[in-house]
Amino acid sequence: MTQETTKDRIAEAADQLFYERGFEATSFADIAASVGISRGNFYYHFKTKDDILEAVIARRMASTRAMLNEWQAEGSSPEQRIACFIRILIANQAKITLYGCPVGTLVAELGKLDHAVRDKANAIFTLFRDWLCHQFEELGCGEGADALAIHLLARSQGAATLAQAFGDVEFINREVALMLDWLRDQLPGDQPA
Amino acid sequence: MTQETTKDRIAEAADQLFYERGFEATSFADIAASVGISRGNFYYHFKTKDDILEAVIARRMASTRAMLNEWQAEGSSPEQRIACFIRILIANQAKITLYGCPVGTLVAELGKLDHAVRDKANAIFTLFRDWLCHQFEELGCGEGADALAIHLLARSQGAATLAQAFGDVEFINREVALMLDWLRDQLPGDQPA
DNA sequence: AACCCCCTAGGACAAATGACCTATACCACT
DNA sequence: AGTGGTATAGGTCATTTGTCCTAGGGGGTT
Repeated sequence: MTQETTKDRIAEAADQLFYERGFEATSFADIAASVGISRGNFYYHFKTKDDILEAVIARRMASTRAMLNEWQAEGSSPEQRIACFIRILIANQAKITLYGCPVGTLVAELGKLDHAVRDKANAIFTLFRDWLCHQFEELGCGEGADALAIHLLARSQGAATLAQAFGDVEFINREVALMLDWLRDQLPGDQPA
Repeated sequence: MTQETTKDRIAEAADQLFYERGFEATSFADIAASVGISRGNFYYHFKTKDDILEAVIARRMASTRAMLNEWQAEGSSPEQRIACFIRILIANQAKITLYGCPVGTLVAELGKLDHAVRDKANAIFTLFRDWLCHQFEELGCGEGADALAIHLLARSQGAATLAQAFGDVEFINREVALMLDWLRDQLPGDQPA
């Protein structure tokens, strides 16, 4: 049990605030107040706002990697793993309804700002994309695996966007069900109904 | 030919800047400079930043309504009209690749800000939703019409989000093709393949 | 004790921003 | 010519924000 450092606590608070309010709308003072430290102390750990952003992205990359590995390690089948991905929407439905998808909204914001860290944020998308592509390959989808991966990513993003816009939790359940149906149709062994 | 007033030119410039950079990231000075007027003049037409935002949303509502009416007026079939909606992604693919969907990104940003005008922005989504719902009803989808409408909206949003993230124009074409296939499958008269 | 290093606090500062005010030019109408 | 309403310009102000600096506290080592 490694002790949680102040730096970690700052990154954690920034992570949450960036998600709930957006990157630009969150100020140094907001984060410092959330952690309960002074701005001076804050600056000791992170020199610039971009530094915090990079730390937050690194955090999300790490936790995403951990989540994907966990799914992988369960000795399950590729379609079960893909189903795990689809069901994140349900696991996080309360927060998604309020703030949208953490990855999608951050990438969209940084894209508009032409921000230097944009590529690092996109890497989280790429992480999902490559992992999904790998699962579809194992499923035997061959050439089309990457196309299926990014298609599923898009479906998931769209569901999150609309769920946030309409504050509709039930809609997430419907979209998840549709995606699971779709996933079943992608299994190459099955003959279509 | 009604003369374009300064107020219109401001709203037009703000519309574009809000789309390209986001609402919060755009300042009074940015808009004034884009129009080529002074900040004082600017303030004469719009008292607060929220006023401009409302004007921009009203603009988008009006242009969306006009677009939908245009599709309606052509004496075309419901599925042709829905196909028109799907193909907006192609018509605007260059901008979408750079800035995402104007409606989706604005709603996402305002949602995070808990902004008072949030509902008015959401109304644009509702406009599409209701229009699509109406088309699916004409198509004979009955009860499921609204579910189909919001599902298609989500697909469209997801495609825009991922296209912006990866800067991938070709992906938009693939998603549009998939959506058109999906639309064909929704026609109730047809027996599934 | 003396020293050193890591951490924390609080304040200072320039730049930017939303908001506001006043002065002036323009134009129509009497 | 005079008057009044509309529009435009430019300046001011308080606040916020990112950045930076300095002072001090606490613990370990010599």
